[in-house]
Parts: sequence; C-alpha cells; structure tokens
Amino acid sequence: MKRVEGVTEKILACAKQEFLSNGYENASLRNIAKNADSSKGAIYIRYPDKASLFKALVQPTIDEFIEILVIEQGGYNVDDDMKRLMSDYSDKSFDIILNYIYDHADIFKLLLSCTDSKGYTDFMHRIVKQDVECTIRSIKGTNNDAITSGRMDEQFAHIASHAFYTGLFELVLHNISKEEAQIQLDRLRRFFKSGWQTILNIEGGLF
Amino acid sequence: MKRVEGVTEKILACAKQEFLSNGYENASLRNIAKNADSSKGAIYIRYPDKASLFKALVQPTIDEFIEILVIEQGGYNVDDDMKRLMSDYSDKSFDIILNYIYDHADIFKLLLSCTDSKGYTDFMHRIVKQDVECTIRSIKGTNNDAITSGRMDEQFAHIASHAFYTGLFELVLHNISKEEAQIQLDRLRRFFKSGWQTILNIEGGLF
Amino acid sequence: MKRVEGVTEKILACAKQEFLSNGYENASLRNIAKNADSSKGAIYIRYPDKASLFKALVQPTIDEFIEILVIEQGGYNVDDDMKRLMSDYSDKSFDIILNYIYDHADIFKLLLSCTDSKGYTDFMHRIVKQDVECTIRSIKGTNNDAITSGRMDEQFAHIASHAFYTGLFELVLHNISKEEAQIQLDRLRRFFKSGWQTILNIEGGLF
Amino acid sequence: MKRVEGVTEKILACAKQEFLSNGYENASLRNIAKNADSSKGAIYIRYPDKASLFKALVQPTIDEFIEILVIEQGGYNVDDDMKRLMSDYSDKSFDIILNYIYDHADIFKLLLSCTDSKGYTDFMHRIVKQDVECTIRSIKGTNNDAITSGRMDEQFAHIASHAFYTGLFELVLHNISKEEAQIQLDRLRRFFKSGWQTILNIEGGLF
DNA sequence: GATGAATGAGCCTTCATTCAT
DNA sequence: TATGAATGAAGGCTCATTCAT
Repeated sequence: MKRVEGVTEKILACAKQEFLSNGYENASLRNIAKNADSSKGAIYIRYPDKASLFKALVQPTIDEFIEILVIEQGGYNVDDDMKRLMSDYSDKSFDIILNYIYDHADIFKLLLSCTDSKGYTDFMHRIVKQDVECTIRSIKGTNNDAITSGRMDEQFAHIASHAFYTGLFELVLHNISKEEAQIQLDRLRRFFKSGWQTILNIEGGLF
Repeated sequence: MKRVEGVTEKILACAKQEFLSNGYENASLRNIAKNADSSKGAIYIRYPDKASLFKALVQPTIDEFIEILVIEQGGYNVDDDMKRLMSDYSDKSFDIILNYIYDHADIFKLLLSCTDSKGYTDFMHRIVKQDVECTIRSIKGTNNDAITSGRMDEQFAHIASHAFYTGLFELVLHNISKEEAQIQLDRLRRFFKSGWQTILNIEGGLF
Repeated sequence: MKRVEGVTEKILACAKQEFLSNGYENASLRNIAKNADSSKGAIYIRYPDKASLFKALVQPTIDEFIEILVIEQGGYNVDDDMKRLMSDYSDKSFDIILNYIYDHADIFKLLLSCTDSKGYTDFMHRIVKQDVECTIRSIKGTNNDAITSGRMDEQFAHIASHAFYTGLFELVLHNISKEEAQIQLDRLRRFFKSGWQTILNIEGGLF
Repeated sequence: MKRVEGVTEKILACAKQEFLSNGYENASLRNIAKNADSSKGAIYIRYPDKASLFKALVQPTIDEFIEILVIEQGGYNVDDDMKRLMSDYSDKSFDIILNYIYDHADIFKLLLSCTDSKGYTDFMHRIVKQDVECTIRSIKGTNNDAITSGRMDEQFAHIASHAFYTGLFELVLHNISKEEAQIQLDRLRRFFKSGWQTILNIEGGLF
C-alpha cells in the first residue's frame, strides 16, 4: 500500500491541535489518530514514540529560528559588533524575526506552553546561548570594559537576553496582531537598548 | 484513628518533592503517600484531588508574595508614584522581595517549572497585573504623557513587567546563590530603570 | 477497603487456568481479571507484573519439591550412599515424591508446559543439579571407580538424571492415574537402577 | 518485480535467528523482514502466517529425522527384532542419527526450546511413537513375555523412549561437542540397554 | 480519621495481517 | 512479485479516585 498523500500532514495537524489543547502529557495518541481519521499504527509508522511526534512538530522550527538568529545577528566586523552591542540589529532583521515567529505562531505556542518545562527550557536556552555568545563577543570586540570592570558578566547577559525573548514571544502567545506586535517590539527594543547602554556605560549622547 | 500530628506536613513535604522531581502530570499520589508513610486516603481527606494538593503547596506563597509586592510597591502618594515610575522602589523593598523568594525557593521552582503552563501563566499574570496597575497609576499620578502620547500602553507595561519578573525568578531557578542574586538583581534594576526612563521620556539628567 | 477474602485465591485460580490454556505469553491479564470477577488493578496490587504472578503460582511448589527431594535423598552415611548409588531410595521416598507431584499436578503441568523454555529449563536444572550432586557424592563415598576410570562423568549423571525426571513428570503430564503411575514409576526405577549398575560396573549378582 | 534469488533463503535464515533469540511468541515478523533486507509482504507471499514460517523452518528436518529413524531401526526380520529389543541398533545407525542431529543443530534447538510446548510435544510424540511401535513389534516378534506377563506395557515403552530421546537431544541443546556427544551417547545406550534387559527379563549372560 | 483494596478508564506501544500500488 | 502503509485488536501497566472497614 502506498503511503497516502496527506496522512502525515493530517496527523501532524491533529497532533498540533491535541498538544495545544491538552498539553504534552495529557495529549492522547488515540485522539490524534481518531481526529486524523487514521490509526494509532499510522502514527507509529512515522514516529517511534510520542516524544518523537512532538519533536517532529517543533524541531524544524526551532532549528530554523536559531539559524535565522545567527544570520541576522550576523556579520562579524567591528561595526556590527558596535551595533549589536546596542541591540541595534537593523529593523529589517527584527522584521524577519517577527515575521518568522508569526508565520509559525502555532509552533511557538507549542514550544512555549505545551511542553514540560524541560522542553521550554532547552529551547530558550539555545536561543539565549546564541544571543549571549554574540553579546559577549561584541563586548570584547569593542573593548568595552563592562565585563572587566565587573559592571556585568555572562550570567547577567543571560538574564537580560532571556527577559528580552520572553517579551518577544509573549506577543504571539497573547494573540496580539502582527501590526500591534511590531509596535510593541519597537518599544521593547528601545527599552532594552537603553538598558544595555546603562550597563555598558555608553553615553546616551553617542546616539 | 486520631489525626496524627504532622501527617499533613509530611504529605505536603513529600508532595513538594514528588512534584519537583517528576512534574505535575507525572507526579504520583501513590508515591507521595508512600514516601510520607501515609496513605492515599489520608491525602484525600485533606485535599479533594491532585490539583488541590498542588494548590495547597503553592497558593499561600503566591498570595503572600503578591501581598508583599503590594506593600512594597506601596504607599499611594505622589512621591511614591514618581519613584515607582522609575522602578525605583527602595533597595530595602527588593531585599525583602528577594529574601522572600529565596526563603520559598522550592515553591517558586514548583510554580515556575512543575506546572502545566496554565498554572505558571496564572501566577505570572497576577504578579504582572499588580505591577502594571501600579505602573499605570503612577504614570497617571505624575501626569506623564507616555500613554496619552502613544509612546506606550498597558500592553507594553505588561510585557516589560513580565520580562522583569522572568529575570528575577530566573535567579532562584538557576540556583544562583543569594549573594550573587543580589548583584544580578541590582544590575537588572538599573537595566530596567534605564529602559523605563527611555519609554517614559524622562531625561537621564534628572538623576 | 479491606482486602476481600478469597480474591487472591480467585485470581490465582483463574491465572492458573489461563496460563494452562494459553501458555505464558498468550495468557491475558485482562482475561484473568475478568474470569476472577475482579479487575486488572486488583492483580497489580498483589503482583508487580505478569511474571511475578506466574512465579507466585509456581515458585512455592518448586521450592517445596526440591526440599522434599533433598530430604528423601537424604541421610549422609555410607549405607545411604550405597543405596542411593543404586537409585534405591526407599519405596516410601518415591511414594512421597509421587504423591507430592500428584497433589500439585496443575503446578507441574504449568511448569512443564506453560513456560517459555527458560522457566522449564531452570526448574529442571535445579532438580537435576540436586540429584547429580547427590549421585556424585555417593560415588565418591563408596569409592566406586566409575568416574576415576572414565566410565562416566558429571555430565553423564546430568543426562541420566534429566532423563529420569522427564519420565517421572510425564506421568502427571499425560494424565495417567496415580495408581497406574505407581506401577510405571516402579518399572522406571528398576529400569534406571539397572542402567546405573551397568555404568557403575556393579555385578548384578550383588542384588 | 522478479523473485530475487535467495530471498526465501535469507528470510528463513533470519527467521531462524529471530525465533532462536526470542522464542516463537516474541519473534517479530517485522524484525525478520528487516534483517533479511526484505519486507513483511515478501514473507506473506511465501508463507500464509507466522506459524507456517516456523513450520517451514522445522518440518523438513522433523520429517527427515523420522525417516532416518525408520530406516535405521529398520529391516523387518526376526534377527533385527532381537537386536532392536536390546536397543542394539548398530553403532553405525547411531552415528548417522547423531550426525544428522548435529548437522541440523539449529533446527533441533528451535524444536526443543523455541516452541510453545505443543510444538515440542508433537515432535517428540512422533519420534517416540515410531520408536515405541518398533519396540512393541519386536517384543511380539520375539515372543518375549514382558507385555503378556504384565512386566511392562506400551505406556512404559513410551516413557522409556521419551526419556532416551530427551537424553539424546540434550547433547545438542547443551552445546556439547560432537566428540564428547559420541562418548555420552555410548554411555546412554549402554545405560538404556541394561534397563531394557531388566524389563524384558533377558539374562545378561546372553550377551 | 485512616487505610489501602478495588476499580476501570486510559495510557503508550507492538503485532500479525491485509492490500493498494 | 514486492513493498510497506494501514489497521485495530490486544498487550501490559499506571493512575486518580472511591469507599468499606
């Protein structure tokens, strides 16, 4: 029997719905199969277990999102370092990032609200790690003394970064429209930029 | 049989441990009863169901924490409003808050990592709501034009507040020592203070 | 709720029946519970898993049977050694053994036909091991040269012993009446006694 | 697609391995197909179900073995009867039998340890039946009075025969080397010959 | 109040078998 | 002939909750 077109898609769609409605633990493969007009066996042909099904839903988006982050935080010359230090990635970068999040809204909801905390933690950790590495690199690249002087450290970069992404993701989670989200994100960026200036001891006058 | 002294306490202690170790869904009342040298029935005498047991563990701390927040964000005169607007609650206030969190570290971990997202969301929502109300009131109290001018709105206050508390709670969650936590919290407060100044359009020179 | 009298007994009885009818692998705990007018949970209160249920049915009889064997093969003086060497345990001993087997006929059937081969093998191994040890000890005790001369070895004792018990257990397995079984066992004992005389090189004239 | 050379062989080889490793019930057709680099369908083209696949593995050897037994227990004249009565098939016969067993060791292991007891029982029953028929015929052919006098009966012949073959097959099962097996089989034959002499009341002096 | 046996729904998973391609 | 997706029954097992004692 050939694999019927669309069964996988249907399963994934119903799985997404089930996870979203009931959370990971309370999601039932029975329900997913039934809602997909399919069978439990059909799920197991595709995914070896429940965890893998969830991962299949979520992993590609995680990976792609991180990749986008890497690209947009991007180039590695001193000018960029300076900008990055100010959280001054271009508007275009944040447009791309926000668009990506909204294009994959369901998946981000899954990640942020349907996993045991470990899944969420891991996801956030990867993002923040990437962000922090970039921040630290920029600080060193611009010879800023924030770290050497003890005004901050990697731990703090982690905390601030986590706080920022929490705010960013909250936009989708709360079903804020994309237009509104752009406004709030602008505010949030200005808010955090200002915070970083203070910590990094950069005169506001520079801007 | 007489109600033995301390059974409730033992149940709660073991429940806390079980929830912490396995998460809410995977926690087993069987285990809790066994570890408490008690019985499932003994749990049901005290709490009508699993959810109530969890709530019993967590609710008092939630309520008390909110109460502390209310008190420390405090008095309702214009001077305070101004300070609050700058996120300039006194150091003493934050000492109290941080101490409370660290004194109830387990419970905060429970709240932040052992619940389905709904429990976490509700908890955070209450805190943020309280904080936002206070912020908005202060803005209005000081006739700041941030809202009327469209520089921000309640939604943004929510986002920023959520981001702040995320950072604050992360300290306990990551098992950072209290001394270290005080340092990071200082940084975080300066960071956010600066953010608010920008949003509220208050000249840095004022400080 | 107090444990109701007889539930365990009913479960065990129905389990015995189910294992006997379908073999270990194909026995269904669902069926057992249903036939016992009980529930799956009731089984799991008593036995942690399917294997333990089977073991509960079978282990006491195994242990007791081995014990009887030890006792009846018994005393440890030279006279006994000589007799044992001739497989000449008293008629009384074999009466006891045969009676025990017939009194626990179901269990022996379970052991001999309802287990994966490992269970059967282990059971037979214990019996044979005990028998062989006894045989070897007797040979050495009487200074018989069967082993030293290379006429036999422990391996052979194992083979012969296994063959004997195979014959013995076949009686119950084939639903031979106890009276008939006594006759066949007499024959089997004479048969094996003669075999041992030959191997041990003892003149028939001695008897 | 053309039937690829050797697929059947590969399937049988992998099936043998799977049954040997996991027992009949726990063997998985999925695994067999996978290990054979083939498909479940390919198995079902050749064998209508799991049982038939097992039978295909085992039946030819069973049949051939019985046939060899028939041939070696052999000719039907009075002289042979006498010999047979003494379990005195020639050494050559037993060489052939033992060789056959060792040449098909895997299959005998399959038969003796990987089947539900029914398969084993049926196999053993056929062998023993053939053997018993031969024994009885010989007794009658030589006018021996063992049966008529009540010293034995067909049932006993069955028991003794079963015991013998149990010993014989134990050699392969326990992975005894063929050389060692020949030695043990010699002993076993002498052991059983002596047993039969006693039962049949034949003077040792006759030999 | 305390116990823990009883329940049965429900879980995830595996399987032999079927059959469209 | 060959494939492997599809099926759905059945498996062992766990659980929160109830309730007789």
